Amino acid sequence: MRAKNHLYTALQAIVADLDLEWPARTTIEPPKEKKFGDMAANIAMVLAKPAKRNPRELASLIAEKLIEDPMIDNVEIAGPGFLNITFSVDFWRSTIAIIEERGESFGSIDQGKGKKVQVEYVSANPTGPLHIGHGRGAAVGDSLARLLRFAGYDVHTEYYINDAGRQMLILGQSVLFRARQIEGEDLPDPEDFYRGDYIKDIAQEVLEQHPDLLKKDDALEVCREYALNQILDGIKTDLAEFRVEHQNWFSERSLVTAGAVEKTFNRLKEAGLAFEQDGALWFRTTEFGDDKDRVLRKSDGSLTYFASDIAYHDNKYDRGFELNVDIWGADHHGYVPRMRAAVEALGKPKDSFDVILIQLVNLLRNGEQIAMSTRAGQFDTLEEVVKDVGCDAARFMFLSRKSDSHLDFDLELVKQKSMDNPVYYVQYANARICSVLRKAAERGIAVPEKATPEILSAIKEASELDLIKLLDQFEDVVDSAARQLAPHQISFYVQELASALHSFYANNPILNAKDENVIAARLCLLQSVSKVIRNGLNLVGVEAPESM
RNA sequence: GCGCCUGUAGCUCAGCUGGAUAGAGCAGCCGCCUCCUAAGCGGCAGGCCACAGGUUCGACUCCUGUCAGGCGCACCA
Repeated sequence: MRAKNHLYTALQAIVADLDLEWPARTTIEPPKEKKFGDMAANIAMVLAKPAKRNPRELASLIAEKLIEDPMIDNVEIAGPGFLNITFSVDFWRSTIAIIEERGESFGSIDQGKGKKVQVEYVSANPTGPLHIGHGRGAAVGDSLARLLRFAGYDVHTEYYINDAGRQMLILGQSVLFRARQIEGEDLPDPEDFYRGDYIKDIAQEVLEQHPDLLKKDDALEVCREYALNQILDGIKTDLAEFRVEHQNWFSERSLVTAGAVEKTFNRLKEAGLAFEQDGALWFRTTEFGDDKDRVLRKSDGSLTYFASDIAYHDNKYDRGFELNVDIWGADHHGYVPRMRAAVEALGKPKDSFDVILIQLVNLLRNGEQIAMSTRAGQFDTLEEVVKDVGCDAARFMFLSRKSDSHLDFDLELVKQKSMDNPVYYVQYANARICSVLRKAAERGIAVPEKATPEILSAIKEASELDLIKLLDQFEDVVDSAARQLAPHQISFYVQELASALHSFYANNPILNAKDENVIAARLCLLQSVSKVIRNGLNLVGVEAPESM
């Protein structure tokens, strides 16, 4: 980032000097090949047309000025007019001192400028334990929240509890039904009930607490409330085990009782966007590009899920969130256009609402698919999976793929402590560094307190500089990942860095180096690498053990 | 029928708002531990970026169409 920023400022000054406008399509990025230098800029090419000049000619003009910069060692013009820039060794050396100084906060940026963002995720109906699909959403949501915080946003996380609808009723009925069976009533299994073992457990517990349950008038309500609380507690525990935390748990019921839904209806009516027809209340979402209008209040007087969802989002805006990110299962994608329509109807900017769709997780064991269905009661719960493969491995797996692609989650593969499993590869890189530091202490080799310019002056080899250049890119990755709401980019970066470290480690002696100045400098370098790996892993919520 | 997502090496996937010779891991083959952790490193091989057009200095990336897979199209949640 520092290299990129440095070039940006330098180039902007030069362009202004030439009396030209800064072209929006300028890119400054590390080139694929080392022979093209540390950074490549396409500025001369994108500037050529508006300036009505030959790109290579412009390039040499810019190069002449750029080379005067003391931080820049070399500028070359290549191909159709690329500027290939090489920074001085001193410029790179100082990166280590910067990382050391910034520590935990190295990599954090001010992209968000304190913008208030809400990330709402998981929000699974509290009708049963979380399964692995929820786990993916949980990992992505949690990591996204960490990432956005790191990128300078004021992030609030929330779980929306659908505790008001029909599903809750069915849940209560399911528990009551099991309770009756336990009490000896001979009943056939109904079709659309929840029938997992957890329902029986809950029924058993309710009966223990209320021996006279079946005689109560409010037996159904008792069952429903008890089940809701039990299941919600279970969900909270499972999430905590998965290192996922929501700052706020928002109840749908609280919305309904507070009259928020009616308030939202009125807003829509006033805007002429809600109308009565066939005894139902409709929302004219077609005004905003939806393919049909949607019902808010059914003709039987009950509310649709959509209605309370609009009210919920209205409420988010009332709480001052400038950006609302929802993380949904991809099977809800048809719901996105109408929700966008609702946001627009409420008079909020289009880009203040975003949805990340999480594609299906295919749970496999040794390549064979395991079926999942909450209703049928045969599923692998998140709890089981986390216990089985470990939190780190599970999280890293979920975050090693962009969220809109399908994910094969093979329990055996994720469990393997081998090269098939990138999470260990990354953790091992850090553990190796820690090991070297331990070894240094054993051998009585002093690890420098501070990476001073004198110590760093021993850094001169390409292998060392390459590592540093990669460290400098961490902030760029954070920037890009946050902008695109794509935490998986962090996983990939951290793997790349681990790979560079392993390679460096294998090919360069550290404690065994001949020169003690080199040893000191390399120890500083390794500490920086370790710091960046840890900061990166922290963003995906994976631990960095000191030994493995 | 309409809409959304996906299609990149044998397998699992990256590829940032279009940039130089398309990358990684695994699997395969060949090497590397008297030395800081071999959960590692180096090398070889592997590609019509689903297909066909278009846009431009330049396309895996953008547009159109076709094909294939997944998902969704309720006064369900």
